[in-house]
Amino acid sequence: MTTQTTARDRAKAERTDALLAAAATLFAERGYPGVSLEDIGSAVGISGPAVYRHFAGKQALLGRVLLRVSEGLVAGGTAVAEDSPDAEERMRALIRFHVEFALSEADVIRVQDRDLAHLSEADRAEVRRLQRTYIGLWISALDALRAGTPEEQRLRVQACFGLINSTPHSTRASARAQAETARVLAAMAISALLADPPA
Amino acid sequence: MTTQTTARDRAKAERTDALLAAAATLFAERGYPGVSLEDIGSAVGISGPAVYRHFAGKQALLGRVLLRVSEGLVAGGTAVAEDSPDAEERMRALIRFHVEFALSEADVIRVQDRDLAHLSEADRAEVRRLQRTYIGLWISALDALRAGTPEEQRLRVQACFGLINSTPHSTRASARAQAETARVLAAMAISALLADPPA
DNA sequence: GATCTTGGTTAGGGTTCACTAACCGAGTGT
DNA sequence: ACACTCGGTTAGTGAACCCTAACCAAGATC
Repeated sequence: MTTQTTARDRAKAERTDALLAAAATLFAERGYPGVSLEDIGSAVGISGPAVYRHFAGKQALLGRVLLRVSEGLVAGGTAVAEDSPDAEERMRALIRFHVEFALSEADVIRVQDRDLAHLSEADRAEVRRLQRTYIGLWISALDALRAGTPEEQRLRVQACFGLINSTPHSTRASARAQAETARVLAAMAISALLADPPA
Repeated sequence: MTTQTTARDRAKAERTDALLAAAATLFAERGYPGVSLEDIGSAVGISGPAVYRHFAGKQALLGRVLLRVSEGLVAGGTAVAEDSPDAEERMRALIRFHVEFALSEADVIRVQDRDLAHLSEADRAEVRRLQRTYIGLWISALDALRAGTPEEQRLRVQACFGLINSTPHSTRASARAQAETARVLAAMAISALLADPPA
């Protein structure tokens, strides 16, 4: 059954995507409560209440933004991890994947660890579940490279996320410099993850 | 001239401090726009508009919170750096200082990289100036340990801040575990800062 | 002890904002 | 052609919130 798509359907899908992108950018810049529906609508050329033709409300919009990024991380991370049988290469591949993600989707990354609290109860639970899954991928990979208590492995992985996710806070680098930035961050990340425990 | 302090003065100073502390906590939890003056006032037992007896307004409160933390970092970092003539020890001392700061003042750290945009123009400029000064301390220390372009050194330092500042995002560790957390973070930080550049 | 200062109170003004209501005109299906 | 769907519009409602106004009582000053 090929889904019948009319011109209207396509136009609506495009607009919905545009709204999601605009919302992500605006949320990243000013934070969820600092953005009005009028702002989001006018960013894509429609005005205020028209957003309700696409989303149930402001909170639902935030939910779609954050669920999409969480699902993307889990899907991408899982694929990357499955493609790499070698333990160290798997860890490095996860790092490269996350660095790439953080550099290309800096605004969504920023929203995720800034406005999680403004999600609905249900969405927040789901996002957290996905985040746990994603962290689990990293912890598994790290367990294959060094021993440590679960708490320490988790601490290391989360600190590593902080390291990589710091790029949204830095000034946006030029496209040319991004490749170099990615390599430096990846080198720092693997080094930090495997750093000798203090004597 | 010993400043004459009456009972009223002392009570006011205490209340002002309490307001700053409550505001920092609330801002950290819900973000600047998500907190009302009524929330802040009632957190210290007074109600809404009474806050104006202590601060010119909501934005001024945020300003005091962020200026205080920025000044604290610069003062502490400068003192620590001056106390350590040896290059590597100076770097490690800065790391220990910042880790300690991040663990003990997690909420303020969180506000600083979350609600900077909500400051007044003047306060934001001053906070940024202080932040540049603080980063400069780190870059100087790093320059003494490894060579690199200014851009790369800055990138490394900011990624290192992201690593250390990730702790507010993690679940609060028990007091007993904090010492161990601090040691792991410090080990990760120095390792990341000095990580071999990618081949 | 009278006067002034000051940190608190409640009431209210003005604005912003999420969301609803009512309507409209173009695309869709028969 | 014609009824219908639907994504858009503007107007409006109710709530939240920053801040001001007016007042009050206790502490400070003389």
